[in-house]
Amino acid sequence: MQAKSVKGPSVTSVARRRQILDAAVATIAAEGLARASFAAIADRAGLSSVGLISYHFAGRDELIGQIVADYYASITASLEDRMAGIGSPAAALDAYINGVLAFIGAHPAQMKALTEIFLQGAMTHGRIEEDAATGPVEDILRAGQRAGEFRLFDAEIMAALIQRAVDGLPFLLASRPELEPQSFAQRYAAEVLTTFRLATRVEPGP
Amino acid sequence: MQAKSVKGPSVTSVARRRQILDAAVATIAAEGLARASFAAIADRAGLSSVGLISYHFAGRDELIGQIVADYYASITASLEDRMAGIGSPAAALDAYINGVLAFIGAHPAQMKALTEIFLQGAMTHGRIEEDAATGPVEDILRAGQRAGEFRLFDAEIMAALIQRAVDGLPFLLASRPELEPQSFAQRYAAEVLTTFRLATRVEPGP
Amino acid sequence: MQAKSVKGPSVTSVARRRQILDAAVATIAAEGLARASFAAIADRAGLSSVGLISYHFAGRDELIGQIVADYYASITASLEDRMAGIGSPAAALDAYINGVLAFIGAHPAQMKALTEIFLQGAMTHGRIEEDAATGPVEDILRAGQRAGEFRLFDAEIMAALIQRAVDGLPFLLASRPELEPQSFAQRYAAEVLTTFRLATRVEPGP
Amino acid sequence: MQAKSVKGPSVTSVARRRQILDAAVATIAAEGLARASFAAIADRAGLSSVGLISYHFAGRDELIGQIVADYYASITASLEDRMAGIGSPAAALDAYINGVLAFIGAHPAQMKALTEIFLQGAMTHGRIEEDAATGPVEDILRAGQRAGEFRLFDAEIMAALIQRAVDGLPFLLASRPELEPQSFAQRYAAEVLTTFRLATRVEPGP
DNA sequence: TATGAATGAGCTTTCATTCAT
DNA sequence: AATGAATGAAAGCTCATTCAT
Repeated sequence: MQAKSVKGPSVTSVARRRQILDAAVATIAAEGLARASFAAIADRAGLSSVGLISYHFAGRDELIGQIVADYYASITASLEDRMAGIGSPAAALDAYINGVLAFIGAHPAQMKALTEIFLQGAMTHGRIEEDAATGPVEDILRAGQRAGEFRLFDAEIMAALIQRAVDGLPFLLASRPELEPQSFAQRYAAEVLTTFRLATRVEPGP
Repeated sequence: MQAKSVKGPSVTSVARRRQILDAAVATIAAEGLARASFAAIADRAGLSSVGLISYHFAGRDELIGQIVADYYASITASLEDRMAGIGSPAAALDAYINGVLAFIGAHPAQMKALTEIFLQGAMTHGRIEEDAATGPVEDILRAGQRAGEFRLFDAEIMAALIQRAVDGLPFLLASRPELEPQSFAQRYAAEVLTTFRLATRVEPGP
Repeated sequence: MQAKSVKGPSVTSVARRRQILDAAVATIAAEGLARASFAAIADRAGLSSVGLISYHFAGRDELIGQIVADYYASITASLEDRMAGIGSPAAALDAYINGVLAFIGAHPAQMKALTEIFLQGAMTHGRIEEDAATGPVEDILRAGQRAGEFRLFDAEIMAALIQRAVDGLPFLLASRPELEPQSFAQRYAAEVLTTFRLATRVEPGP
Repeated sequence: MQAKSVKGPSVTSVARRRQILDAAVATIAAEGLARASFAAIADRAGLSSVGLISYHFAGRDELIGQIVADYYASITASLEDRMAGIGSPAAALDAYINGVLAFIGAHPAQMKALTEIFLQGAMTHGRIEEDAATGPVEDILRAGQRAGEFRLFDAEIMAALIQRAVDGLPFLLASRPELEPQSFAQRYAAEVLTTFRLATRVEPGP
């Protein structure tokens, strides 16, 4: 059996798509989604023609969708490492919050781009993607409630609150360019951790 | 004293601007900021010409800016009523959260539109507006810390978390059209209240 | 017989037209013909509505045409005074050149406006107006040739050259804002006079 | 040495720009600068879209500017041939006048377009271009004065008069469509030559 | 007469896509 | 695969004019 007989996208094509996606992320992060026209992206990527983007992507939607997919792939991979072998839901929630915020602190541009995309998309089309984001958190929360570690809040809403808190970091970073992303992410993570520990844990006995 | 001698905008003009603003809010809420062109707004408002919008507003920026200004005016008026005569910072925070969420539940379309505008602006231009939004909350939090009602968290970050939580309602509503806004807003408010009570209050003694 | 029974334009209307015409001249002189929209003219005139211009003038063409007509009326009146009682064509030509250039030096804004209008109109529509301008000069030249005072050049072309020379003053003034119009007009007039004296007079005998 | 390695604009692009420029000149000459919209130019050029003009020119200013630049390049080349090897200022002035008028007679449409552009620009913006036009003439005149060939007129004003005389040909041609440009240009040139010979030469002795 | 709101055609520019090479 | 030229739709804005009051 020869794996080679099934031809996928060529190496060149993959590299070109990567180059375009990186330029798109940088453009969206720097100038906003609305101003990230194919022309602006091609400029930043040093492409000779905007047609090249149309050639490699079926349209704007595919390009944007791929950025989102890349993000999920990256953060999932990052989280999988951090959350491997964690038993208790309480610890899992801590690891999740720390993991996401560390990732965001490490990839501020990607996050700025993604937040723009995500919000616009969520608002415009009522996307399902949000479930993809809040789903894992909700699972952790419900598990914690079953295990008696968490109090009996509305898991869906609490998941949304946690996700909103976590996703809020890029905005603070965006509105405070003078801050150093990495270290501010740590301070931010500490506050979020404490906040949601206090908000989710069962009341300590007397 | 002749109040009449100073002429303000005419009744007709005010009504037309109102009509255009309402159509703009509805269009942004329904189709997203990016697709809310003058043509789309004029269509929804039943205007004969896009030029009419240009006639009443200096440009897209003024139109959008007026939507934001209207929102701030409305929510400020609404909050002033609710927060009048409240003494303790803890009660003030509760009133603020309840007030904003009640307002959002009552004006979901306006909020969807505003959130799109605000986020895009915040991301793209690093606006000062965010301070206008988080400022009051931060003040309440610091007052509570001085009064010993709140523990010693980072007030700026906590204010951002609260604001993010509160502003998140429109997104949940947007992604769940099957929910009844008013009543879901109440459930959401209850969870947010509890969450941030737990997160901000000083630890209960033994 | 009552002159009053035939109603002409009202006093108010005449004054309003005058006001609009003056503002139009000032606007054209200051911003150029292309930028002298009704809105710009109404602004300068302090009018409440651009519609007022449409009300008093059948259209842009009538407004512009009236500016031209006013100019011809003014300069004709001015020249009639200066040229009254002049016998010889040579003296008449001198008086004409001096008269026009004095008028231009005294009304630089009106001339700038008019030159813009005239040239654009002449180029675009091949207007007859030019004949109205060169006609009198041509008449003087032919009379001078008949009287033996002028040599036998092509009167039509020479008239055009004189007219071009005379009309050139506003351009020099426009390109040299640092010059004082009145006094430069005198220096300019002196050169033009000498130039066309030399160019038109019969050769002096030995 | 590889001349090929430095890529300039493509053949196609140059040809398309040429086509657009020619259509623009024709449109301006026929309908006036104000009515020479991109739509009108595209129509005349048989283009499928006005966007094509925007694609090849950065904007209206670049398009107009290129027409002016083309004219200067053309007439400079034409004059260089005619004035090569001419020694005396008097002969140089004759060659200049003859050269410019011959050029104008040969390219009446280009000149009509250019005069519109130039005058509008000169009036509106007080351009420096005029110096570019009168500069060479002024140099010739001063040289002639130093050489004792010309009398002591104001060289700047005389240069302006000569330039105005020369530039006046297109207007006469425009107002007299029945004339044959080439031959009328010759008659006109003869009169201008004589006029400024008489106006500039030192007085013949007794 | 005067006002200011309304109208629709026009403007240049930008956009994503398509196409021939 | 890549290029750059071409396409036509859409954008926001300005314009002169019309109209009801």
